[in-house]
Amino acid sequence: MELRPDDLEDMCPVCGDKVSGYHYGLLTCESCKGFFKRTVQNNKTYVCAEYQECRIDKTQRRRCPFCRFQKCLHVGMRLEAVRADRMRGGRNKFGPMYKRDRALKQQRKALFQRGGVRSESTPPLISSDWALTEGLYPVSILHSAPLPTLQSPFISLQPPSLSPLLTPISPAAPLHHNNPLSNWTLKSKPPSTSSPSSAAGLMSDPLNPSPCRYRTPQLVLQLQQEGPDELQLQEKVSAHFLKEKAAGGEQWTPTTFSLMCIMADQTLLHIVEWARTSTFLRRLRVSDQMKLLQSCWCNLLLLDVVCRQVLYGREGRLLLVTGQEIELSDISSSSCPIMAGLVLRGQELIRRLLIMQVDHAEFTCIRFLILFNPDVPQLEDHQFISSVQEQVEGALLEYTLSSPSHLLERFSHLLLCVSELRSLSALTDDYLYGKHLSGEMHCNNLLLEMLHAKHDQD
DNA sequence: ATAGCCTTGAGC
DNA sequence: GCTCAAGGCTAT
Repeated sequence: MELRPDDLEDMCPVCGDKVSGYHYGLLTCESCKGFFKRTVQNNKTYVCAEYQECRIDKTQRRRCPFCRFQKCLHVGMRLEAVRADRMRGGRNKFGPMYKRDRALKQQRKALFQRGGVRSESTPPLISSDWALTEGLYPVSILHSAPLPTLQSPFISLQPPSLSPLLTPISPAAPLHHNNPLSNWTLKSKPPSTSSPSSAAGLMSDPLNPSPCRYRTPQLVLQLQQEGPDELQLQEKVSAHFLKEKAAGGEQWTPTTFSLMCIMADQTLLHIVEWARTSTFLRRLRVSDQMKLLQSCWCNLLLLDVVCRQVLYGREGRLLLVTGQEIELSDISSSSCPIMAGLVLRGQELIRRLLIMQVDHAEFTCIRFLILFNPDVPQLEDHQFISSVQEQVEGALLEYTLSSPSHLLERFSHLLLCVSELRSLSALTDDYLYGKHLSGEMHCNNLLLEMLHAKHDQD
């Protein structure tokens, strides 16, 4: 029996109590709001007397502040919404997000009232017919950005380039620095991460908690904090499409392929931005940053797609970065054998990851394992890159072993999935380059630059 | 320390 | 001027 959305919406995702409004990033009850505020403002450190997996509900929430705070973080409460200067009143940067979230909930409610839950009847999104998929399923602010209807001519993009993106490099920050968590959790026991849907700012389902992991290594937690921010990405891409639409007229009918390219390109920009600001990559000189990114961009792009499907997607559909969905069968049937093969293998990979219930923390580690690839030729700071690889691998191993099943196999299965991803990425790369050579990618963008960087070396 | 209620103030 | 999410206050 599935819950209606509104049943969940007026329940605090931390303890299940009555929601009193948006607090620190999402709808919570008054008590969890206060608890979160006290904890962050006073740099509190808690210790769990049990196994860091205490159940948090309305009656027991006082019993273990450690687990309660972990849950606050897991469901997506934002540390940065607690003001350092304690200024009262006014609004913060989450305002627009709250507004959109409200609008989406309103929309969903209306759908339910009409009895028109369209989970089985979402029209296929093909070619220029990009319907507004208002009935999108995920119970999440992640998918709340308004979706543009695209009919606009494809105006030429500013050609973004990798090197200017990387050059304004900030001074190398020592590890465990600039992290809102680092001041005060280092002393406490390593907190846990559980639901795959939580760490990215999603609402967790308090009635149906996902499998609980615990003893999340500090490093993993820190990497998770660094993003990339899905919500921001979705907003960015949606805004980009709106801009395109506004700039153009009614004549342009983009193909599905060109729309995908734009999405890939925008996602790539976001990935580069994420990498650029990550504590680890910042410590490298720009030349190494470029080598790493040029070697793995396609892996990261695919990982982004795969991760989205595993954490939030639905079977048989491709959940796009904008929150829209495409029937996979539509892609397969309308594309060449290479693409259809890629889709099949991708589906199989996603199926495996779904069965394993790979969560956000693990995807985060994988992202870093892919980025910090010591096998990239001619790295200047090879030693540091190797050490990051080792540290992250160690943290991932520790994390997988701390899961209730604590199977060593899980770790090796994950690594197998990574190598499958790499192989898929190589095929995708070739496929795209072929498309480019045959003149089918008529946009000048980061995607193209990355394609060139790789193939010009070969 | 908790949690319900109160005050504040930027942005609409 | 109103809204509503911040921080503050205080009985428990």
